[in-house]
Amino acid sequence: MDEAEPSAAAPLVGLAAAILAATLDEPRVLTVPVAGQPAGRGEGLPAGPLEPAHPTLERGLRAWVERQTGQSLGYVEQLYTFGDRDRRRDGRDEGGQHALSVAYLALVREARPAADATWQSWYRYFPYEDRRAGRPPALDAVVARLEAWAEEAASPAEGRRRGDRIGLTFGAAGGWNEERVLERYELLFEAGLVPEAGAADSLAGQAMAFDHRRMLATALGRLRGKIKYRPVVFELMPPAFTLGQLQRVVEALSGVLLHKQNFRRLVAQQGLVEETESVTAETGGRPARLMRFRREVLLERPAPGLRLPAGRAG
Amino acid sequence: MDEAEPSAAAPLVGLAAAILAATLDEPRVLTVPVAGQPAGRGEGLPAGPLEPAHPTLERGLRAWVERQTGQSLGYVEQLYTFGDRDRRRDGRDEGGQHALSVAYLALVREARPAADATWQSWYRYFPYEDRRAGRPPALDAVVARLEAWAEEAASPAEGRRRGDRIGLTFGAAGGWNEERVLERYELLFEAGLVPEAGAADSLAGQAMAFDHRRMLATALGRLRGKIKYRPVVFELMPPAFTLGQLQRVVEALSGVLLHKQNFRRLVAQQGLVEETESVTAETGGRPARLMRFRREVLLERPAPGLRLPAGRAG
DNA sequence: CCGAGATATGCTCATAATGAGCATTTACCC
DNA sequence: GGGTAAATGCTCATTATGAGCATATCTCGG
Repeated sequence: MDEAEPSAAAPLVGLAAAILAATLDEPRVLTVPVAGQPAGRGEGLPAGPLEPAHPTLERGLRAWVERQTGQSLGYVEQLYTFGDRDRRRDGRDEGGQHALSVAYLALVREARPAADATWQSWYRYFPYEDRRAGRPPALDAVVARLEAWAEEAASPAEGRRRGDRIGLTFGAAGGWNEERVLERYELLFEAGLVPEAGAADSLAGQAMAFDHRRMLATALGRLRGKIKYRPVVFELMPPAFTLGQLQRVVEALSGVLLHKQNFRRLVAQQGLVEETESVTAETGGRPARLMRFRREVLLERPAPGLRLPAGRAG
Repeated sequence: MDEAEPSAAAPLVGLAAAILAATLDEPRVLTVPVAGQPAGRGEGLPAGPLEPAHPTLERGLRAWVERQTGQSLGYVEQLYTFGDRDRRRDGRDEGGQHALSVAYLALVREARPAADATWQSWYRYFPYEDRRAGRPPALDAVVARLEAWAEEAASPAEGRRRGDRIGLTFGAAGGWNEERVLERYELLFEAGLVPEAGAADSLAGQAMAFDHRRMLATALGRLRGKIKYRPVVFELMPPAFTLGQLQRVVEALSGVLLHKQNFRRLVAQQGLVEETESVTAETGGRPARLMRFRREVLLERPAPGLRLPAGRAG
C-alpha cells in the first residue's frame, strides 16, 4: 500500500480510492482491512502503489481496486494528491524520499463486496456529519473539546483564530455548511482529537489507517458539493427509482433533510428525470411512479444539479 | 523540469504553478521560457521536480517559483495531478517509469517579473475564452474545424457524441459556460487542433511546453468557478479599490461582461466590501468611492462569492 | 462658463426562484 | 370501513434576478 519501504530518493506514489455508494438509504464507503496499523486503525481505503505497468493513474487505481475488492468502478474522479510530510506527524523530516498519494472518488451503484472488503456507513467515520435526525448529540462533546483547545492557544490572537474556525466549520456562525467535511476533520486533527493525530479515544468517529480518513473527508465534501451542479447522484441510483428514493439518497449524502414537495418540484423543473410507465408497490402509502435519469439534460443545462437549500425541513 | 530523464522505475514527480494576476483589467499568467521544445512551444509555467529537500509539495512549489521567477506566492491551491501517459501522445507506453506533475493555482496581487519570467494575458493562450467584446471572431473558425472533426468520426454514434460535446462546451446548447475551459481545450486537443497534439498551426491560441496549457486551462476553469462561492477575487485586488475596478477584474477573469448596477447590488448585499473614507480621481467620470474587502464576511456567510449570472450585458 | 462624454450611484419593476404549508389521492393493515 | 403512510397537486409570501431609467460628479474642449 502506500507508506511502503523507500528504495531510492525518487518519490513513491500511491493510489487510493474512496468508493461510495448508497444502499438502503445509507451512504456507504468500501473499506479493506489494513495490517500493521495501531489499534483502532485497521480499516482503510483500497489503495496500492503506482506501478510502471499501469498505463495511467486512473487505470492503475482501477486495477488495484479490482484486485483488492473485486469491485469494478464506473464514475471516477481525481480528488487530491497528498504529500507525506503534510500527512505525517512523526517528525520524519530528515530529507528522505517522499511518499505521495493520489486520492480518487468513485461512485458505484451496486455494493458487491469481495474478499475482506466491506461496506461501511460514512457516518461511522464522521458521526457528527449526519444531521438527518437533527443535531447529532455527539456534536456537543466534540465542540466542547474543540473550544477547550481554542482556549489553550499560545496567544489570544491564535485563540480567536481557532474560535473563528470552529464557528465557521461547526456552525455557530452562518449555519451548518454540509460541504466543509474536510475542514471539520482537519480542525479535529489539529486539535489532536482524532486517533490519527495521537488522541487516545475516538470521540469524533472511527479512525482509519494512514491518512485515509482525510481522503474520505475530501471525497464526501467533494460529492456533497458536486451534487448541486452536476447530476452525479444518478451514478448511485438504480436505472429506475422513485422520487422518494432519490430524495432519501440525496439526504443521506448531504446529511440534511429536505422539504419533500420542493425537492420534487426542483427535480422536475430541472428536467433531471422523466417518468417511466411503471409504478412501485412501496412499503406503505400510495404507489410511486418510477423515474429514470434524463441524460439529455446534460446537453440542455449548463450546470444540471440539485442545488439544495441551505435550510432543512421534514 | 518535468519530463526529465528516467533514473529508475520509481516515478518522477514534477511541480508546476499557474500563477495568476489581474493588472490593467487584463488577466495575466506568469510564464517562463522553456528550452528544448518544438517551435512555438517555448513558453511554459514555472515548474520543477519535487526534491527530497522539500518539506511539502506546496513548499517545494514555492521554492521553485521563487527560484525561477522571483515571485513569492500568497494564495496557493492544488489543482490536479497529471499522469504522463494521459498527457503524452507519442506512444511511449512500453512500461517505463511514470512522470507525474502536480499542478497548482496561485493568485498574486502585484506582477513583479524577474529573470526571464514574463506576464502574459490568459487570452493569448485561449483567445476564444474572452467574450468581453462579444463572441470572438476566432471562434467561428475553431468551431468549424471541430465540426469537421465530428464529421470524420469513425461511426455515426461517435460523430454524434463529438457533436454533442462541441455544442455543450462551445455553447450551441444551453449557452456559454465560462467554467468549461478545460473541456474546451481537451476537445481541441482530441481533435488535433492544437500544436500540443500535433497541429501545424495555432489557430486556437498560443501553445505551451509540455502539457502546461492543459494545466493553465484547469486553473482558469477552477478560478472562474471559485469566484462564485469564495471571495478569491480579492486575492487579486489591491487593498483598496473601486467597485468599477472590481467589476472589470471579475469580467476579465470570467471573460464575460456584467450588468453594472446589478453587480454592485450583489457585492453590496453580500457584504463582501465596505467603504473607506476616500475616493479616487478616476480617469473620466464621477469619482468613485474606494472600498476594501470585508474579511468578516468569511465568518458570516457559508459561501461568500460573486455568483455571476449566466447572461451578459453592457 | 457651457455642453458633451464617462462613470458612479440610486431606484423601480416585472419575472423567476425559493421556502413553507394545505389538501388530495391511493395503497396497505386491522 | 377507519387509520396510517406516502405520493402528488397547488397556493402563497418572500427573495433573488435581470433590465432599465434617472441623477450626480468629474474632466475636457470650446
